[in-house]
Amino acid sequence: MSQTLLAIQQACTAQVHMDSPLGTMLLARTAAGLAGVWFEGQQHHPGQLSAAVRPDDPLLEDATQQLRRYFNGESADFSVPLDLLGTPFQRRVWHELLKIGIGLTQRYGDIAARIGTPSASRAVGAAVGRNPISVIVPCHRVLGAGGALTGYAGGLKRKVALLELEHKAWGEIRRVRPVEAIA
Amino acid sequence: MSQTLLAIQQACTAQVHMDSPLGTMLLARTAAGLAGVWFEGQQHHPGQLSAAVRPDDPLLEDATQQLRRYFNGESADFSVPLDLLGTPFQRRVWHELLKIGIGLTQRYGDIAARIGTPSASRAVGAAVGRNPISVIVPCHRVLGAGGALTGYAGGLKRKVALLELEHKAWGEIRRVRPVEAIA
DNA sequence: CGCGACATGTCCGGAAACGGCGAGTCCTGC
DNA sequence: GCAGGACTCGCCGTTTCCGGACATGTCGCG
Repeated sequence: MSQTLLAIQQACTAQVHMDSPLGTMLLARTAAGLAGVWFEGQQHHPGQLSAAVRPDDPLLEDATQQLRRYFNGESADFSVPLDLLGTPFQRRVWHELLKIGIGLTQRYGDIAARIGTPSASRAVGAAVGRNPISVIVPCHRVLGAGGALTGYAGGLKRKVALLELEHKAWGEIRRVRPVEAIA
Repeated sequence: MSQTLLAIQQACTAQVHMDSPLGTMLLARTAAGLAGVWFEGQQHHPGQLSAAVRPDDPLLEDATQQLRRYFNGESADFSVPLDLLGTPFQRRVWHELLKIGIGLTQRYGDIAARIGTPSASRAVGAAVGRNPISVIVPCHRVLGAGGALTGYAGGLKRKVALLELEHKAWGEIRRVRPVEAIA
């Protein structure tokens, strides 16, 4: 069991399942906020949580509701407090993901540059792959330098589906202006 | 940082300090129960906990009170729920320690036999040494086969002091009947 | 272009080391 | 004789260490 997954297992206080067009999802929270959203059967799934099943938890209820609206193409605003459990490096990466707007994509290398370690693009890939909060932390919006999909913990099919959904519902997918153009 | 210490650090929700004749002690609890009692400066001390300092926590208050009465020789009854965080093997060892009555001692090898792994006395030594709940889980009552003190995370001086205290307050120290005499 | 080399943080598996032991041997010193 | 110390060796769960593998991208070299 990976270090970060273990931490999540121990810290979570409540969990909930929900159905989505891409399969059943598991949501879990800690005292501080939403800590995980996983597709059933995806990589790095925490497995069985010992946390109590609480469909009435307000935070989890909000998250579920917002995910439903997202999948319906109604709204991509997620306003739930997040508790990103991971190493400092992973947290920097995941925070950076949150800045990628809806319908935009970015390259692994750009993220590496933005968090101050331009040569760590490969490490970024590893961190992105372990994002515990699927969909809300939009790791599906990261592509390879050549535009290749390269991978998704929930399977490439889901990655494509999410991007297509965002395309159809919120318009053209365009790439975030690369770092060098900003600086 | 060792695996189990890390788990304790993360799981603890409240901590408290208390003075004792053998030095300052740190007490910490999880949601489930008392998780740690350490002497300042002892081996395997968890260091700085992020848990909140809560002198008003009922469970920690009880534990402090009971420890005080123990050090005064008034009572060695500890009735606080414990949350023993460790590997399965360690938990078996620690649970076994709890069965050693006040004023009794036992050998490492006996404990190994009692938990079903007669040849693991050395591993038992390692586990005893990492007992997170000093005094209450009486790891100080374990001696070598020859009666040697052999070691104590808080220093041999404290081990001697605890045994002497129990001797003076509750009578002659005798060894638990060895396994072979029971079976 | 195509290919190889390298940089980077983290996880994973296997291998080796490390103890709060204990039993057995051998060798002292009385 | 015999008690007791020093030394050796097997025991076993845990920790530590090391070598690859990755959801990559850039650079240099033919």
